[in-house]
Amino acid sequence: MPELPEVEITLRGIQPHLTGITIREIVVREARLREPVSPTLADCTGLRILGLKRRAKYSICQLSDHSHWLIHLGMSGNLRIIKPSEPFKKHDHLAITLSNGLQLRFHDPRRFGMFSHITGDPANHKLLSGLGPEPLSPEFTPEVLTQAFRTRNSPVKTVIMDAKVVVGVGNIYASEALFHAGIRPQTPAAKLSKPRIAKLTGAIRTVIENSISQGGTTLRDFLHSDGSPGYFRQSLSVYGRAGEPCRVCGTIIKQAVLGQRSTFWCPTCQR
DNA sequence: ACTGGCTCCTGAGGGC
DNA sequence: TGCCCTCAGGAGCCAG
Repeated sequence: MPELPEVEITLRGIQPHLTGITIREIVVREARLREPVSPTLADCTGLRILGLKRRAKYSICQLSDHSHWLIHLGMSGNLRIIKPSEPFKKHDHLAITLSNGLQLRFHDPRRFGMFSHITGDPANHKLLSGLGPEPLSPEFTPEVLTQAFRTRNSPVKTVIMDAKVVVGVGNIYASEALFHAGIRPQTPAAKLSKPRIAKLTGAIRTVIENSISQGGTTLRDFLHSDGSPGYFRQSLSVYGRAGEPCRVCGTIIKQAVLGQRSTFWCPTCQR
């Protein structure tokens, strides 16, 4: 499921039900995630949830004893708010019952996700400390991207998917942003001119903003915390459209593998 | 410092 | 109906 827009939508959906609420019970049904669910997670019973924020595709949940949950949805994870009486579905790995009578469920068939209990400042955590700028922040500028591209001869698509360069650009939105910038995914990053990098900076921001405003992209299993789908899929210009005509010029959309990931582009609109 | 390849895991879909 | 193969929205880690 999740790219940055999907994580953001999920967070906005669950936030009102969690903030200021006390944790009554934590059930771990399957601890084998990307890294094992922290044994100390159970100790969080009785703590209050102070707030939630996002960094890259990580959700960070701040607890009343100044520890945090570091949550990642991986490739197939979701978080939903439900009534505790709802039967467990296959791959419902965590159930966190709250003082407001609701329950947070973590569901993740492929188990590439993560649900860790950490102490200390999350910003200094190993997985967060080396990350690049948020694509929607003022820190994400053409200058930053130009600097990052200078030494990179890899295809620009794989470079914008590198979280050290900019966070939150996953496989769908990498192809989409390059289409909107008119740049072929195979182009070595270091070869791009300043104006083209500036265009790409704007395209990345716009694609992610638009996806958030349309509720994210539902491909297979992304649903909102209330179970409804996202509508960005119908706005996709190239992703998943190999063999279909470009919506702008009618040229057949091409597909190739770049850095082990499927990549889509229009040979006419993108040079 | 950069690059490409590998890895974790389950499920869906296509071909036969 | 079943079996086998390929592919999937992430991303850390490793060797070269």
